[in-house]
Amino acid sequence: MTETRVPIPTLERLAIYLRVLLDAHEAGIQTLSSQEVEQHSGINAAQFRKDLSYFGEFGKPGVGYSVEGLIQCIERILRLDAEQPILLVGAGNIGAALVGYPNFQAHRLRIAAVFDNNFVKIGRPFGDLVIEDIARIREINATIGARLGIIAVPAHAAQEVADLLVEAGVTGILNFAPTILRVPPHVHVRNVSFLQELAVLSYQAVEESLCMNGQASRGGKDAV
Amino acid sequence: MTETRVPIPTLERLAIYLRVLLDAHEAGIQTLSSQEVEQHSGINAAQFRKDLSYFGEFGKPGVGYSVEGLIQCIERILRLDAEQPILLVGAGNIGAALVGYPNFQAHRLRIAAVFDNNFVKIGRPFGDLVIEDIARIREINATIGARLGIIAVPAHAAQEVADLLVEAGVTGILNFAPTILRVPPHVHVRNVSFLQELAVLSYQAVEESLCMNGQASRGGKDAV
DNA sequence: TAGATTGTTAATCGATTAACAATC
DNA sequence: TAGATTGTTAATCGATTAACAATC
Repeated sequence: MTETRVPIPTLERLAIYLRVLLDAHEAGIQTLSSQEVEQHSGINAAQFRKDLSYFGEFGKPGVGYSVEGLIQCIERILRLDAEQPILLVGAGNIGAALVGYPNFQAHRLRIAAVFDNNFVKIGRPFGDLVIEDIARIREINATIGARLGIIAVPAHAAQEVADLLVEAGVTGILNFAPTILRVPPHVHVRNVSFLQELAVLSYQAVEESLCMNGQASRGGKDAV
Repeated sequence: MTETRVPIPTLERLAIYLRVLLDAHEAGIQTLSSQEVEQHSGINAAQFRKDLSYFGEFGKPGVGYSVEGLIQCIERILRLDAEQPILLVGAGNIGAALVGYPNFQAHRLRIAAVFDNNFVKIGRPFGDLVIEDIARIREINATIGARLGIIAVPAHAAQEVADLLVEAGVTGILNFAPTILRVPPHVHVRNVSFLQELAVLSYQAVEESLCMNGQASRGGKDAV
């Protein structure tokens, strides 16, 4: 173990396991085997065990995993065991959906401040918060100390916002704008692109109707 | 080539290339080499060429790729060359963000109908549309013929909605609800989970502050 | 104890990247 | 023609899965 970097797919699955475990907990289940986790998550039992092995030993041979115990362990791994403040930039439709998202609370993720550059919006209420001037982000985060930020602004403003977030001390950015952000190496970015998701589905869904009866487009020099 | 299944990462990158190409087109650039695409996308030039090779030959050795030509080819591959209708289920915050999303139009993705089960909402306007009764989804899609659907309802209702979408003829589902959907094998699902994204960033961002000075949690039997 | 299930190693699988002959 | 860049093959890399000794 010692010096292995944890694969990103492992981290992504950890969040899935957590959801399965929380559901099981809700249902009053005390113990789960890796096999049972596979049934509920669709993720291979060996994969599940391997994923956990990056962080330690959490199960009992012959018995399985304590649901409650493992929930706590995964929450600790993902730093969801303490309140995690988040800066949201962009008080538009997506921003509104995020501050109104009920599931964050259960995971101790809290949008601690909302920023915009539109002076018509600044000062207005937004969910439980008041929209702040983006110019004050550094100053405000000196108090909050958030390490996570969300970019929910139009593409043309996204890079500038990313720079401001980094300056304010953020090291993890969730980016909803369709742009590739340039950030320093210590900053992590994850992109959410509705367009990309739908584009992939568009290919797959139509592919399906065609029943893969041949080539997807054939291309050839004619195309260029 | 002939019988290779296209890897999903390839499809995801295709959408990224398309964005880079559209930006280049906007900027009046006529031709791009794979090396230049790497500069703009961060994706390895060989990867780019390999990805395209699943679909045909689109470049000229010694020259590169026609921006306009390749845009058309990728749009055709992803079925974004003709208007693609989409059914949206759930007229809440996320639904509102989606119908108001300005970038769909540019990709010929069109939310063609919105559904909800809340009789207070049914009949009300929602963007350019009117909220329809979810009970009528099959009937309404008989006219629209959409193959793509979006689930933007609470987790407890998501599976039921998925069943209805499938029944209505949808073969690609974008799921915003934090649940694992069970669908027939011919139906493709992609999940968007804000929680998952933030959980991964939460780990990475804090990991970063700790500078990976040791083990992530050590675990051990004590934990279970 | 016998049965079950873990954590981990080794084998498999698939995706990424480097290298290069073909070609504009 | 010489220089540049493609499409593709082969090498590398990393992630997934099967198998099994250790152990509750």
